[in-house]
Amino acid sequence: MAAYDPPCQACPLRAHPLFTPHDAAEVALIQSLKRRLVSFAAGETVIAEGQPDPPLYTLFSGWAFRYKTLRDGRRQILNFLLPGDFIGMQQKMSDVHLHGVETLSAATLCEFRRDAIWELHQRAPGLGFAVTWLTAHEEGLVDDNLLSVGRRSAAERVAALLILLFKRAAVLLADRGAAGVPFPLTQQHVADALGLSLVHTHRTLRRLDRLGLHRIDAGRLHLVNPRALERLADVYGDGMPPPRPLI
Amino acid sequence: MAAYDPPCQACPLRAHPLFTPHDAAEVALIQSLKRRLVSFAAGETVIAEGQPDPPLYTLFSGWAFRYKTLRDGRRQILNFLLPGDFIGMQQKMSDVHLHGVETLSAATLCEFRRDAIWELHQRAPGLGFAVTWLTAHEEGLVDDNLLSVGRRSAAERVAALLILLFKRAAVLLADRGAAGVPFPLTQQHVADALGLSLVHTHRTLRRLDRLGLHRIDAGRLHLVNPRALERLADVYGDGMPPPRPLI
DNA sequence: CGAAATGTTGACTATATTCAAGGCAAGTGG
DNA sequence: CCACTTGCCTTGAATATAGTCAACATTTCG
Repeated sequence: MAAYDPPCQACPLRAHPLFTPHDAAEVALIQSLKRRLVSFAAGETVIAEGQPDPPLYTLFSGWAFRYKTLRDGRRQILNFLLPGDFIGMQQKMSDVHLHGVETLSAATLCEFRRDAIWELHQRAPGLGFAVTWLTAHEEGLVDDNLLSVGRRSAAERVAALLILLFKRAAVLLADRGAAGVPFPLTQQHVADALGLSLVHTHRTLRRLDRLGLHRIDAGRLHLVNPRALERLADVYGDGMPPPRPLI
Repeated sequence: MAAYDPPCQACPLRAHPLFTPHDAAEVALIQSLKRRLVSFAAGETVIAEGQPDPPLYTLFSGWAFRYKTLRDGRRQILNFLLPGDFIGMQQKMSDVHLHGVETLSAATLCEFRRDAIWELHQRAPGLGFAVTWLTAHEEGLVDDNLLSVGRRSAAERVAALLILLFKRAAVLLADRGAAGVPFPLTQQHVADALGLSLVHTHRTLRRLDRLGLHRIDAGRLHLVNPRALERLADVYGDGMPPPRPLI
């Protein structure tokens, strides 16, 4: 399991245009706070719900999700995590419940010392700001999901989720999603993200499929009619997202 | 409208045990970034949905909420804002939709220069960290609300909301909520926060009231049977929340 | 190849929404 | 002071949306 583990200075993710460049001193600081690269198979628990004081991670490859459950097992997926996402902020500082993190696909994560947030703020204000940026950005994603779950119909929710995941995945790919994007979610994951039952999620997916709006096939998602999906979901795309920090 | 406007050094909120003390230099920095104190009546818009590059605020007195709407007017309340909450982070850095902020009661807010976040990070790492803390904490609140809206039944949602708002309001009061806490929400606000229709929200509130779980009366909320509410909502309280920063 | 996970479908039920109406309290203007 | 409006709360009846239950098919994987 000796995974490909480049130094931060040579991180291929960092070379991607989606991410803002950081100067050499900042990257060296990040490297110094990094403890190791950890690998997980699909469906493994990265952070258990309720785990006290878990480490911080940056997702390096693969997909994952954050979730919460009620005592009787009902599960809500809060948001999905793609390469470059910074994980574990919410855990550190909260009187409220904790969430879990689980992989959707095989995944590797850069694990950081638990005091990394403080060190970043203390020793590199630009990176402290980056942590704030990433945290606020993630809250924006949860906000959007809450709007879906609270106020969109089942079909609208599914459409909104497909569009958002497609966009997030597409910017990470060289071909911008021309041949579809990876889609490692089961229908159960979709249901748990949208606050729907498995059966109803299935029917809704089939309906949108039969209407020619999308296609999910061999673990890849294709938006056959993105305009119709956007109209249905009331989600309109702004093209390329602004570059974001990478810790 | 010459509101009571003490310097940050003498801020009565800052003296409250809910908030962590900051040293004199930090408080002076906060004061220097503060532009003015602004007052709003109940039901006014503080930040319009879609307003580009709005200012930052700390809520000084009164209640407010963040929300998003769909084009046809369906509204989702994302979370409620109480004194001490820091407002406006999500707006600054996002390719995704923007939210609005509206007051529930008469309210006063400390308005900050738009570059305050950067100045705080740059000139006082401890306050940069505080901004991150507050942002992550707020995301935790949205996470909880998403769990409710996605996976709790109507009665469970109402119970969870009443408990959470009661707790947040109670710690700010001298008597810890012994005589109830202010409750400036209409049933429409509750409905919009929980993703329910107004009518169903009303029926659910009446049911919990008739079962002797709570009472809302003259704009105040009393938890008549907090234990039963906690059991229903699957929310269990940890007593006093940890102290939090105040910008 | 067999087991387990995931996807699929129909029939039935429950939960929540919509529509429609009316009540009450607070504020406004004649 | 009294009509009148406005906003919020309240209720019943009809309807729609989504959930549950129960099978069975298909795919994946050891």
